[in-house]
Amino acid sequence: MRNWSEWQVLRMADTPGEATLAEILDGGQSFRWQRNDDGAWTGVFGCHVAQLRPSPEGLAWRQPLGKPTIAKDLGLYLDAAGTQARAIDALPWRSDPFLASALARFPGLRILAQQPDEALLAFLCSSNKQIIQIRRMVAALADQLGEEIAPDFRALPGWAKLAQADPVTLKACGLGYRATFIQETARELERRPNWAKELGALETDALLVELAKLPGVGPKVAACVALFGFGRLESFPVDTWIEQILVEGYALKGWKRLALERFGRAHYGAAAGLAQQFLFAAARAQSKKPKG
DNA sequence: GACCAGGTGTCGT
DNA sequence: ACGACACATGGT
Repeated sequence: MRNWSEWQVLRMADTPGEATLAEILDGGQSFRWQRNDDGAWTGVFGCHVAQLRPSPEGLAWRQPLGKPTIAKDLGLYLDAAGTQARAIDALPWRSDPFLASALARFPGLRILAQQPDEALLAFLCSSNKQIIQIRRMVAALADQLGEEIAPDFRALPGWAKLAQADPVTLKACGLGYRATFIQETARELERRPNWAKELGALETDALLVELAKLPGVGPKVAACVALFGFGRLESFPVDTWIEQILVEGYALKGWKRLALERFGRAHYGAAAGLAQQFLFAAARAQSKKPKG
């Protein structure tokens, strides 16, 4: 049995409830969290391991014993300061009932502040795959190639490790044709240890262009990496879910993805990516079939 | 067995 | 610029 610290409470401006917490941790932005039998969540972000669970006082958390406290990193990762809550209020929900409905459905939903490398690797796996399969690929990459950061927990492998990885090992991670993309991107970024800092200095549009130059990164993956890995809340990824819900909600039948991306950024504004996450959650919740 | 999945790259017009 | 198709793998 693992040794964990005592539960502590993370003070948050707006504490997410159980359903919203599930959507934050298992809603297709990070792929490294798992729900335990007791309802708590166990996950890895960067080189940190944590468990989370809702509590009356706020969000409870703990970490493996024997490490410096991750309280500050966890607070940043979860936006405990509530920066996004203010950005959400600035969305055009007052004049957009469709958006307002999605916002009301997941109070406290937020974008996790993932590291650029983590977001890029995960979304390189994401193309043409279901979320559960992406989670398996990412877990396999950590298991096969990642450094152990606590007993039974491994970080994601760095680009150098991925670049030199045996193709057989990558194949065993269930990556399919994405293995080539990942290795080609890894070989490029291995030579650019400061890539995230350099790209982070760019305006969002330039950042998207640079990201899309990497093998296996197109407009959608680039938008996800900008949003989830670089904290660009205006970035607006358009995937099958968003395409469908925008066409439905705003009568945009026939619009292509690039046009929908421009629509989203224009309509929702500076926090379009946040709006996107609410719409994504609403779309998925709507399509979930009642179990019978 | 067919169809689809938080798409991308390539090759036609 | 736009549309059609292949791509590996597994099943919310």
